[in-house]
Amino acid sequence: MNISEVCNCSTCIIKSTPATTLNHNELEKLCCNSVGISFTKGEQIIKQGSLSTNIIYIKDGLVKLHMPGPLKKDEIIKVAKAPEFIGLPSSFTDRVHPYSATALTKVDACFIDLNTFNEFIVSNGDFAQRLITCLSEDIINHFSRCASKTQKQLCGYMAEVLLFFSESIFDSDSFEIPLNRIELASFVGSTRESVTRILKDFVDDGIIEMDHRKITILNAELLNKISVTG
Amino acid sequence: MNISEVCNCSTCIIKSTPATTLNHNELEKLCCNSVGISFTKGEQIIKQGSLSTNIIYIKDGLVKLHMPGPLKKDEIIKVAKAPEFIGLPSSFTDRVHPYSATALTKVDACFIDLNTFNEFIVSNGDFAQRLITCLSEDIINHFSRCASKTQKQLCGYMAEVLLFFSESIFDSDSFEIPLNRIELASFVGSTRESVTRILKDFVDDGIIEMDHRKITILNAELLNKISVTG
DNA sequence: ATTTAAACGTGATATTTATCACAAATTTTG
DNA sequence: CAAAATTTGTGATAAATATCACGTTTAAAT
Repeated sequence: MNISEVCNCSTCIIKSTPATTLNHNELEKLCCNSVGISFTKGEQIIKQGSLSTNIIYIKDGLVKLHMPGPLKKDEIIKVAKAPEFIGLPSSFTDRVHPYSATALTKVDACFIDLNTFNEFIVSNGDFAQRLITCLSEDIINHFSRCASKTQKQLCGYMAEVLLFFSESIFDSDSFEIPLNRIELASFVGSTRESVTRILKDFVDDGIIEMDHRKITILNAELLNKISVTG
Repeated sequence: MNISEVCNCSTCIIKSTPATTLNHNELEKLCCNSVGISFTKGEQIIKQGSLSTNIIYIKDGLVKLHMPGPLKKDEIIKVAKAPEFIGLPSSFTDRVHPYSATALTKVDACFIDLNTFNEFIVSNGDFAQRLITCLSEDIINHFSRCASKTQKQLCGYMAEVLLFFSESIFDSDSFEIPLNRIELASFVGSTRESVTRILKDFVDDGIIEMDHRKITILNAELLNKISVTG
């Protein structure tokens, strides 16, 4: 983790949706009250249990949100792709982060002073509204992920996850999964061994090609069918 | 469903947190742009797939939020207890409700015009901020519910759900579950038969007493241990 | 009050997934 | 580059839960 070279909010081209509503003065203010920080792969960005004193905006890279669930096991709640805020909800409730966030790739983030952010919410209605939209989208996405996870059986949900990486993260049929088997298991809510077996089945059935973490989807249609069927 | 007698937002004593920030004029405006509607047990308040044209605030009663998951099965996402907003996230995204809401008891609700609500967000920063807090709490709660559901095994999660009803909904060791066995199954993500068996086990072990839907928790400590252990 | 339908309980069985144990492969480290 | 550590694959087995089939009870309707 290290603080990046100077960067300017006014000229930033990776502005968040709420930030696009800010005027010149507000952008100046944002700039004075935020820092750019880079993380290398594997570095922790949010530590579970810590106080949320900054709004965190991911400008570049992939991040996993994860928490040690009610039992000991680490559970990956979400794989987030820049540009996106992370940890917003905890900033607006009791301030204690209920989950950790860890960089899955090199990550560029902005740490924004929470008070400044709150001032924008209060003084700039459009800003507030866009922020509300961000939060709402997050909820709805999480609802559907959760429903899939509980209802589908493993192969169905694995299929969904592969399609998620292909379509939502890498926009390609061929990609390198940014998670090892254990992480993948904690993402789909299963075990390393079961994940291995399901992936092997997919390979055997000619649905995917696999070389370690590198995956190529050969039959997206069938994969989709498996995902839908459960 | 029928429209209630006149009620006045200014004098309403069940105001939502955001609404407490409204001044006299704003409350008048709220009053002119909302209707009180009552639902009987079993009536649908939100229909999945319908357009969200109103903000819905539950003033009294219990509601289940549920959706036919990726597979056919109906899944209960949440049991909500008044006072609480329901369906907020869909109002601020694509407007299509991803889930249904059904009254579990007699319910009194306010339907508030979405545009009026949006005007408050834009013009009243405190209102916006409180609303953001509501949404944030919802996300965080859902995260932890989802983590429990995926990690715990059935008896652990059933224990958690019984404690939830006891502590968060009825504030009593003895209560009548507002769900039948099928609904209970779709709440815990299992089947009617499995739910029956687990409950029977609890009875056999002297942890609860049960007469149909009426449940009395005899050994909360042990129930809590089961919930925590998984 | 009788009939009908819905909800519930229960045993037998099947399926899915977890767990355990260990070997092979890969990556990291000194 | 060799040694150590980590990650991964795989079979055998166990555990948890789903499914099926049916009988019983409770609630609803005529």
